[in-house]
Amino acid sequence: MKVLLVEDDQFHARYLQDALAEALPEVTETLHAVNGQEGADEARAGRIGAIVMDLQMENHNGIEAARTIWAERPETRILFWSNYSDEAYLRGISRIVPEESAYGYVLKTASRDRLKLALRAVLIEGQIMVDREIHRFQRRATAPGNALDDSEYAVLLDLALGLQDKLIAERRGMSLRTVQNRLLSLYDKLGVGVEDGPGLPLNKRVRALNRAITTRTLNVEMLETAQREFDRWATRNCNKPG
Amino acid sequence: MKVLLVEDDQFHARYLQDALAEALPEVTETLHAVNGQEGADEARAGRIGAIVMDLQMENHNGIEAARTIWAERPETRILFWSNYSDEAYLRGISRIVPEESAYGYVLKTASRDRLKLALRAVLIEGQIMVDREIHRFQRRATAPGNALDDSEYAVLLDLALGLQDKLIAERRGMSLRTVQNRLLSLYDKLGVGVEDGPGLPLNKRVRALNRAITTRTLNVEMLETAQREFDRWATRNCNKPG
DNA sequence: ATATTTGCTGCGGGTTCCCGCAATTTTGCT
DNA sequence: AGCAAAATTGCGGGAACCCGCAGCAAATAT
Repeated sequence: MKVLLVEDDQFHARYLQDALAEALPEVTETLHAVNGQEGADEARAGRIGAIVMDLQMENHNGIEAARTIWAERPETRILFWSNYSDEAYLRGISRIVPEESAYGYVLKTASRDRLKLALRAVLIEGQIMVDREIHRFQRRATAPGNALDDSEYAVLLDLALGLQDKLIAERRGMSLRTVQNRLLSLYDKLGVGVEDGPGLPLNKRVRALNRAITTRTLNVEMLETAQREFDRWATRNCNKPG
Repeated sequence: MKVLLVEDDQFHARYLQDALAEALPEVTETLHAVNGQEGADEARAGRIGAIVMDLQMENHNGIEAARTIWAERPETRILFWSNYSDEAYLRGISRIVPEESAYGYVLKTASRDRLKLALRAVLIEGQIMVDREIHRFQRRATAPGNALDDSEYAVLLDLALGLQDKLIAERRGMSLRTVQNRLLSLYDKLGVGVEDGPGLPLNKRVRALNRAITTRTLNVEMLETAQREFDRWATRNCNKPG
């Protein structure tokens, strides 16, 4: 049996390798990759069925890599192993897990025994195993009242880039007033306008981005990704103002 | 000779401990701390003169800890050892390094040999040693035309929290128009309004926060710190709207 | 001492933003 | 099909924002 480790930190990779060797003697070959891009390539080339993946990586983060891999081979078992309980990443995960796959989520602060348990449960037994700490996040993120639906999320990204209402409306094919309604519910769900008592008026737009960042709904990489996507859209539609 | 290691990641702490033992046989005792708060306490209690410190930590990050330590004993030698070339942290460092101290900055991706070299150079020889990668950031951050002076930086923090012009003026003791002038130069230095060609108007306020985040001028912890400081200021001045 | 630069301030206009109101369309359910 | 709830859209006004213009004071240069 072959296992692929995708992890850019050398110390963590070493530790992972050791734990894997201890916990899963049936593993005959262990491959390494240092970013999501490499990871996806290795998985494709080596026909890997079991992967342990870090989330926070330079080139192509764990979510993007997992999406690529699962698109090609949905039955691939992936154990995510990450330092941070980053809600931003979690939002991504729960959307792309295929029905037929097994996956798991373990924090790097977990004990060696728990890691070994998760390795066996997910990669060998094909179970689902999520750290309880993470599960709390996931539930809060998907709880009614807090969950951002897709269109709200799209508007949040545009807002975060600094687009103004008219541009968002144009890009997303909505009317101006609808965009503003989305913003309204965004403000509500992000808790903007709650903390500012009388005499403390806040700029809701900036506040929304601030809240999205501090609650880990967005992070730097997602901003950069969104920027690239917007730039593509903008160049494609730049013949319009002519 | 005693050395204090401040590092919240167990693997990195282990590696650091090993490298330290190899490189500096004259070290007789090694202490550990897992966050900045503990680190500062240990340094005070143990009269430590040499410290290796991670920057990104939960409780009290490396910058805050270093500020505390240097305030009490400015001659303390500190080698910063961090995963990220975070401009946000660097801005903090260059401001608080005392004249009489030695310090250094090494990336965690550096080779073991380079780490050992830095350990000796900074902690034993009392030299200044900065990773070249980091130095580029530092220079760009302090280059004329990019450097944010203190008052601009203060206004940036307030903007990032979502305060509107009038509140910023009140808090910082400036006139409304002056605040707006600061914002103008902020927009300029952050490159807001450059990328948006005709037909692509952007919300400058949000865009400024976006740029500050993506260029690593600000990060999540600094936002949280600024929020706490603002909250204190707000409660202290909450008798004003009466 | 005079001239120039730099920073702070008020004023005013054009624009965007926030949001309540009401009309219309879509959605969901029986 | 029929009805109610929810979502979408237009309108309008008050507030905040961006910024050019101009006056003033302090610092610096000539």
